[in-house]
This record gives sequence, structure tokens and C-alpha cells, in this order.
Amino acid sequence: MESLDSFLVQTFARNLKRLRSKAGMSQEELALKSGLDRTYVSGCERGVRNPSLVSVEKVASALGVRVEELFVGAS
Amino acid sequence: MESLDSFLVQTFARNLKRLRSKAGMSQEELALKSGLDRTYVSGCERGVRNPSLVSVEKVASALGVRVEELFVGAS
DNA sequence: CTGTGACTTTCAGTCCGTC
DNA sequence: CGACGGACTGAAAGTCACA
Repeated sequence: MESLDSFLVQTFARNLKRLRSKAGMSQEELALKSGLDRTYVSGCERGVRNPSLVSVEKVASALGVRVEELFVGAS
Repeated sequence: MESLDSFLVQTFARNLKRLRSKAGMSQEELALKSGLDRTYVSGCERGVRNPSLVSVEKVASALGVRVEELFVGAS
């Protein structure tokens, strides 16, 4: 699948990957904790998914970070 | 329609309304500038819509604010 | 452990209105 | 000007087998 050309989506993707790694979690663990599918998390990190706020909230909660953290670098 | 029970959606709703008012724009003007539908903007402000990141990016751009501003108060 | 294509179901997002 | 409803279309949500 092709990655989306939205700057916000790509920023979210990078931060998600960064924060998940920092937390020492695998995509699979994050998926489990957030109640999302492993392949969906994968798609979000690659910037090929355009998640809704409800999905954003789920991963932020699972990572134990504030939502703003997932958007750092978005101007 | 019923309002969503997502904290992030409600936070976004409040901030959107606040920032739009501050900018002195009507919902219709914001809709036009962002390329979204008038009724959709209304739904977002009432917290009955669950926007995607692409839509969030559109309204932030139209309002001339950083994305983080739309999530102020979300912990 | 992660990427990916294909797929079905649900809902984001539009457009027509009324009050 | 804004809340709200109905009907619609395209895209997001959610899942799977396989690389």
C-alpha cells in the first residue's frame, strides 16, 4: 500500500514508532494493549493509515504518553 | 446524533470551537477554507464526529494554528 | 517481529434540507 | 449563524494469510 502524503499522518507515524521503541514494546504488544490489530499498528507506523482521533487516543493511552507527544514536530 | 464518549474527541471539539471563535470565523467560513463540509464542522464541534488526522490537519491549517493547539487539555 | 495485499464492515465525510 | 436529520459515497476500521 502507498503511504499517505499528509504531513500530520507522517509525523504521527514517526512519533508512534519512536515512542513505542522508547517504551521497549513490540508492535504486537502495543496492539494488544491498545486493543488494535497488529497489522493496523504497523500501517500507522508506516504512514499508510489515516487514523481517527479514537485510534490515536487508544495508542497514546497504551503507550502512557500525552497525545501531544504523538504530534511533536508537526508545526 | 449522539456525542462520542472519547475524551480526545471532546477535547478536540472544545478547542476547535474556541479557536474558531477566537479567529472570528463562522462554521461555514471555516468549512470553506478547510475544504470540509459545513455540517461536518458542526458535528466536530459538537463532539459527535470522530475526525481522521487528515481532517484535523485541514482545520488546523485553515485556522492557522499548530495541531497541538487543538489538543490542549488532553492529558 | 514486521510488512503487505486483499478483503468485509463500519463510519467518515458530503449534500440535500428544516428549524 | 448554528443544531440537527436523512441518504448517500468513499474511505477508515478491522481482520487474515503469507512473505
